[in-house]
Amino acid sequence: MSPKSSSKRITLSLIAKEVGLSSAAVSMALRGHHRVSKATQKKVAEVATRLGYVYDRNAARLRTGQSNTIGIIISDISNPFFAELVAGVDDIIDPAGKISILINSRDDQQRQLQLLNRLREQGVDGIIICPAPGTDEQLFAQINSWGMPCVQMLRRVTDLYCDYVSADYHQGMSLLSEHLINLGHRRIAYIGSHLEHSAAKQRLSGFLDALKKHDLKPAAIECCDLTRRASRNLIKSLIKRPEPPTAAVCYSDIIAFGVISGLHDLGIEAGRDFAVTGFDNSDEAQQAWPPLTTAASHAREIGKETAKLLLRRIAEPEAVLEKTIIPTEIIIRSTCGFSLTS
Amino acid sequence: MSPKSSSKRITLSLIAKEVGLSSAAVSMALRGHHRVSKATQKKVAEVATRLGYVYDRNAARLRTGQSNTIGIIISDISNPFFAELVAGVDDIIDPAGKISILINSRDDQQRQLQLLNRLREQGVDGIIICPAPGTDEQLFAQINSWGMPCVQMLRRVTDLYCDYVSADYHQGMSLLSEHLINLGHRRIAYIGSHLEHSAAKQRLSGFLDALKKHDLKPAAIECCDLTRRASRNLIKSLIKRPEPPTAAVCYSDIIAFGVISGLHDLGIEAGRDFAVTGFDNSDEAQQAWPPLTTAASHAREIGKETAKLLLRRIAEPEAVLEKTIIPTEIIIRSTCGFSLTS
DNA sequence: TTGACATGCTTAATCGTTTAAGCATATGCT
DNA sequence: AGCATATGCTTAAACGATTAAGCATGTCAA
Repeated sequence: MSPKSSSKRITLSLIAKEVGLSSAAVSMALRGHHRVSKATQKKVAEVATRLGYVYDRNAARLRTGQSNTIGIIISDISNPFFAELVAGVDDIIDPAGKISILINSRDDQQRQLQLLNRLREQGVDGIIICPAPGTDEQLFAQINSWGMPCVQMLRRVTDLYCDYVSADYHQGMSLLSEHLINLGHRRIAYIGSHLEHSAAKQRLSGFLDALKKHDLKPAAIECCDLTRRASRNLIKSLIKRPEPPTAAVCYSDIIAFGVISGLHDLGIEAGRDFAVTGFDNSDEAQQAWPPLTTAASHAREIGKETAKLLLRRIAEPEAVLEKTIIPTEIIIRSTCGFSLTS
Repeated sequence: MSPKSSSKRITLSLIAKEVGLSSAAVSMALRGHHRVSKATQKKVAEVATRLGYVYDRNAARLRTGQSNTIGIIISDISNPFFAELVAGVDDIIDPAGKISILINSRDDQQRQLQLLNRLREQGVDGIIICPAPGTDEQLFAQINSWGMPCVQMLRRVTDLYCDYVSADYHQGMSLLSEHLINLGHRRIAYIGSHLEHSAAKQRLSGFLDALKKHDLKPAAIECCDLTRRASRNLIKSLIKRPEPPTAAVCYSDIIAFGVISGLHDLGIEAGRDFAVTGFDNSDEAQQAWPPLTTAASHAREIGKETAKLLLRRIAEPEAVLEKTIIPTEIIIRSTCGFSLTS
């Protein structure tokens, strides 16, 4: 099929032999070095494509130390939110000529460490990491000591050793809680995850701070797995309590959907009999019925900012540490669309 | 922080100098070559960790030709279905000591070709590709001529040049359509994507074949973008026609959810007044209200099988071409939960 | 004792690229 | 003419690992 089917790899020296130059000249010609004549450049380019030359990035990296590759460690690729983040990272690094190696830590610290080493062996130029729960500052001190550029995404473990990009979870949750309070709700429950990482803590504190501001106490603070099934069951038990809540602030859209399902099972309709808020503004939140009141956390934007920060750190390893917090905005739809006081 | 913070990379020769051996001996020692004494192996290992040695895979690859890296080209990382696929691939290649480079083709053929070359430059051991719409057989002939192991995933372009793994879309759609027919439906619409790739064609033909078997004609065959919004609008115009359909077979769960929303807007309830089926059995399908009748396409399983096939082809490049079709199974929930004839 | 073979290493080449240093030749300037 | 500088290349040495070939020893059998 191909013009040259000899299984040997075409190298610079082969081209050099063909054109009658040194391999160094060919290397410079292909990269458009100004000390190589235009005529030679053209000739070399022609021969290169004729022979089917393929640039060997690894050989180049060995010499230059630049791999044009970055590593991304996240907890779960199959989570659409993370997928969107990764897409955002890609938006930035792709035009920069880099590609990403994406790995799943499965939120397991030991695996996370293995993967980190694997990436180091691979020679990536930098790493974006969403740290597994329980990760401590020492890990970042270590990464630092390796001289490996690194950015924390979504979950903050250290302020000392590593840049950080995230959504403003505290603000988003505050705004949503205030919204409910303004609608007249006084018994508001929080349904979230265990406080495994900063992203979880920030959400809860956003909720609590908003309540405190209005001298309210939470009707409940409940934790469950981040699945529809779990929250669907959870809400049912909450409703059966004496003095049940009239509203629920949920950790994520997914949790909110579970809650809405659970309420539905009990004949309670979200937005009519009970108020529910989500978090993330997933595609589903916009189109589902009833449309979900939630906070947009702009995953793609977070991915982009993280990538930008990483590129900066790769370029200037000694730059001052930066923290980028992407504001959230609440989006009011139907799931708390009634006022208790009116 | 680290014991050695000198920015120089620790190499085999450095260790060799420290232990008083040749770098060749160190290399063999670290890999447990049988011609190196256990005592030496232990000593070398100790010194290596003491100095903070990091294996350089790229240098090794340059010599051996094996990068232990594979490339995955998909159309959209942010699509949860693809994310799940990738997770499946990971399940298999990770224990095999390989890692994946994941790239977004954005369903753009030109970009796809660029990325393919980028992966070749990167020196990946093999490629998994979900071909962009319009990709033709020539591309795979070319990949073949490069000697690059490759597997097509989900979308079949060639039977001649490349292994193939997919779900049995035809069967799934057939079963769903038959289900509707058995419930007494006679005016069934198909709502799908444009016939850009085999996965789309197979679904439609599954639908058509089931109808033909019962001497029925489709009430409509409509194409729209694969978004909730698009199908939500589409169904409204369909319903307004004279002799509107009583059921809709949808390309995916996402499309089905849009249809259900659109029906809801018109006061029509899926599962009571109209039948709807989805495809994929996404997490949402299980928990949404009403629970969606759909076909499970087992994304994770497809990912796993694809990875296995790729590993096989890397090991035996000349092995006979293989085609793995993962059966689908239909899952009957509530969205067509009534019989017209009863 | 001798040959055969195993053991435990070393030497040196190699993978494909980049780059510092050097070397002619040409060109411009005074 | 004489000097400086630009142009267009070459040479040779890296980068860090692997591996074929070779070379001392040691051991065992006959």
